[in-house]
Amino acid sequence: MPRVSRLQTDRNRERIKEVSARLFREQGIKGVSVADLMAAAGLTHGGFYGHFESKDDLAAAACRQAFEESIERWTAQIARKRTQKSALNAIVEAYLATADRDEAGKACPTAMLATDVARESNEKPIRGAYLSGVKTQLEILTGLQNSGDARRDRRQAFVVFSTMVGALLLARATNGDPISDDILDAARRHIGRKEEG
Amino acid sequence: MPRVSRLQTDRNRERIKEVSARLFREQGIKGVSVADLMAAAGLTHGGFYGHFESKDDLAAAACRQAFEESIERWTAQIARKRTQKSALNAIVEAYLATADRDEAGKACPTAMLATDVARESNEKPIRGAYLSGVKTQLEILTGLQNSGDARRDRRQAFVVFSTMVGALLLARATNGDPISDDILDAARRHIGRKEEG
DNA sequence: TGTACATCAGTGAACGCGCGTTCACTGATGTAC
DNA sequence: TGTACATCAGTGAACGCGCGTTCACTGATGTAC
Repeated sequence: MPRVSRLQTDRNRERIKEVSARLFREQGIKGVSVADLMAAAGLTHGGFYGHFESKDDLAAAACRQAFEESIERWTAQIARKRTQKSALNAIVEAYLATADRDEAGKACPTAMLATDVARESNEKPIRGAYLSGVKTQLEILTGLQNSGDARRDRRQAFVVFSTMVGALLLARATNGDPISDDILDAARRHIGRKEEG
Repeated sequence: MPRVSRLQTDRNRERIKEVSARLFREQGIKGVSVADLMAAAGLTHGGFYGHFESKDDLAAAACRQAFEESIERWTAQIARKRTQKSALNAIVEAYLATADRDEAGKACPTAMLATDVARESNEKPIRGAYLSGVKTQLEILTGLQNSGDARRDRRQAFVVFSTMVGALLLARATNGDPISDDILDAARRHIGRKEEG
């Protein structure tokens, strides 16, 4: 069965990145083995090193993949709305929907990978990929503020994003208890209200 | 050398819990082995199962230990202040100090263990320990709000805590880049300002 | 208070297992004519 | 367009290693007299 067409090879590599972007967010980098990932992509583990140098290398690629998907969704939501306010609201609503709490594999990589990345040493390639993704998201959120003062916009965006990330992670960690929904509700209400007033 | 006095046995168990509470927060539950933990407590790994049923059992005990330490610090800070506002400010300042970002082992377990707990199955004992700790912290923060409306106080506390947790985790994950400090600063300013206005 | 002995906290070797990574092999793909 | 062969993507067994957990053993502690 081996030796597959170049097109299929490329598809396989993309598939490995996609399943990794999902499974790393769900179970953590240490929570999924190379064999698990390859099996999820429909392959055997031996071929892994034909696509990536190491698991760390894949972790960085999967992180970039996750941010690409996530940021694409943000920009699509912004394109669909007429005002900054309504765009920010749409992003926040989707971010703090119970669906994202319950489907970690599709949720925001900034939140889902924050602790994994923080625990990796500074030399690991995932750190750069993560930092770059977070900065892009913060720039987008800053662009949706309109205080008239650029530095103030940036600070407001940082606070809004901190609240979003914190609420999503708290809701995930307390999932199964009613307080989990209460946390999401409180954050959604707070950010929404602020943007209207 | 074996067979140690009962007092020493109790001290050893406490020491295992303390180093675990620190190392689990720093490196994650999967990031530290039983042998690592026992060595950090000055013991060999074989004796572990005389103290705990399993690593999961220890994880729950270490989680309780971390919350005890953390909550004790909060109540001490509250006792030192005269007003709710100044008490909340003191807690937030300490929470978002760069020291806590750089010393994960001493920082808030709600933030440091959130992702680890979220990834554990619902049957694992750490989930109950974590939930109980978060709820206590949220009750304390609710008690420091004073809108006059109990439900509103609760929602405000949830939002403040989400912002604190999110900012600390984002700052940890971006540590090494100037944006890390900016995130902490923005959150500190925001919560401080709100409490004064 | 002192002696004789049962208890049991800690040791370190060992267990089966899964990890990240390597490698000889295979046979369909891609290429040269 | 058809044939001959070199390439190389994927396979699956194997590597050394560290994991969580078990267990026979040891000798100081705790207890009974």
